[in-house]
Amino acid sequence: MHTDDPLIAQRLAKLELATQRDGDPFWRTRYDVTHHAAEIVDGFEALEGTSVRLAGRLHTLRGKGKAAFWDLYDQSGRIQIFLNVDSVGEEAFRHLGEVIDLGDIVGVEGQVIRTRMGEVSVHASAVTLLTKSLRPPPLGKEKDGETWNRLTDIEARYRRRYVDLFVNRDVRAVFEARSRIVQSIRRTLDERGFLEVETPMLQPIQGGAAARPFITHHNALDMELYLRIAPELYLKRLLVGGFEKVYEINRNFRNEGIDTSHNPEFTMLETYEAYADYNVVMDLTEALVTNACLAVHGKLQIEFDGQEIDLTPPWPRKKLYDIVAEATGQDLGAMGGDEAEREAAARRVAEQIGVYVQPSDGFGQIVDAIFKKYVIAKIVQPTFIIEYPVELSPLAKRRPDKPELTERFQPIIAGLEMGNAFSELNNPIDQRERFEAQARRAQRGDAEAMPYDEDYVTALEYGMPPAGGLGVGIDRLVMLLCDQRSIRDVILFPTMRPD
RNA sequence: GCGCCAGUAGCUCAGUCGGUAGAGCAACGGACUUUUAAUCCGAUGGUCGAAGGUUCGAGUCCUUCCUGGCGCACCA
Repeated sequence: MHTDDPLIAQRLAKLELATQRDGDPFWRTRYDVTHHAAEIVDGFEALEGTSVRLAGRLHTLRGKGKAAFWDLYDQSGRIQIFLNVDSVGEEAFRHLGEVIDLGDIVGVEGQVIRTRMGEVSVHASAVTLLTKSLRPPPLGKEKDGETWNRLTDIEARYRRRYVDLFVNRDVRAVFEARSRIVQSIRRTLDERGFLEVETPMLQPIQGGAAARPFITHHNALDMELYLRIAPELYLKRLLVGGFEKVYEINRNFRNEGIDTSHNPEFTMLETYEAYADYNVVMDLTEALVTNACLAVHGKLQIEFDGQEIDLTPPWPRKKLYDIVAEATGQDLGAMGGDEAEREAAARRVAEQIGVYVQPSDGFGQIVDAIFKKYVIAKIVQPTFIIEYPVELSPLAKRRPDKPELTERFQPIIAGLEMGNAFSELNNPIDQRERFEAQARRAQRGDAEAMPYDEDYVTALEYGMPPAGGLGVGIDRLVMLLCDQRSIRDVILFPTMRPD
């Protein structure tokens, strides 16, 4: 405790004063609450004159000699507490004045009234100090939605999210919405007969996505384990096991850079449905996103970063090569020639429009790079991008009519990649070849090539039903639905360097 | 990893040409029994992100480093 800090020392002195009169507030264990602030404000007509008990943090103290007005916030919101010497007694009133600070947590018992100025209030007859706040809260001031001197320093807000949450109510609102979104997703899937499961976060072979993993070590087994980059291969093993509809909502970990749309740990929804193809999954995606939006907004028209977005289904479906051709004026999909010629042509287009590509990138990766860096930001309204080249999609099923393409799609909204989905490759012979192609890419220097998972191929050899799978980045969905430009604003404790 | 920007009182911010740091709010003392950014009077509060350097003198100029934001690269 920094007793050398005068502001903390003052508060410790007040704690001592409070303890002398009423006992140490930190020994109190219980305060029975009858109402929350919003219930009293909203239900004033019925509650006027009745006695209530509520508890919360003090955000404003307005003293006026022998009367005082406090703003008390609980989880539901704000209510004014009115107290004067007549309601609590002269001695108690003076004592409270000496002991109570901004940020203290108190229990209040009193009558529901409306003040002369017309504000619904609780006229306190008893105030109990439940927790002494020993640090000055950076609450600032507020009037008509305008705020002054409130904590805004972005670093301090992330590092001390607990302060951010009680100081900035709109931050709370984002996380309340996040909870409703996840709830809605579970409801949508449960109603359709999906089973929620949990699969390993610690994996001996990382798989299911192209990304660099975090590596950790298990002492007793004396072996390296990877924090999962995706649950995909385990969930599909469950289809082999006979579950027909499964999903998991959980954390993935990817050892990559941090920016406004990437956090090293992030939350992913993955669903797998036997006997469904990617068309069925597109319908499911629309249902998941629109239900979540309705749960938060009650309508399907939202604003993101100043753009009007309408989520009303059905969302248009556009082929990857077509939309890249539209944006660049060069139809790479229609290009003939062998692999090397196609790759060289794609490389030229990338160079023309200023998209950087790795020397190790093949044709598919270059097209993907052009799409991600040049095209995707231009897609504002919800759109399914479909038909990805097979070399980009080592776990996706080929189109029967065009085997160099897969039955894969990505939902794009407001320039954000909201997910990834495909008809699942269930042919163990083809899967083995795809893993081998990935291994060749790893040799070529691609740190994100997918490692060979022999047991997964074994599982497919027993037989996995045809199935459609979906992955949705929950954090990005929350960003979209809550109009937040940074993933850090939808993650309670984003990854930061230590102070 | 590269570039740009930022870090000054508990909070929000000023700080000119290099001359020994200022405001508002909070906190502190006082007045005030229906206020609401309450008001009024008074007196406080600083390792200027860190370390070096230039200079008679550095919040200010230079170097390195730390932390964060944004953009690029990588990625979902």
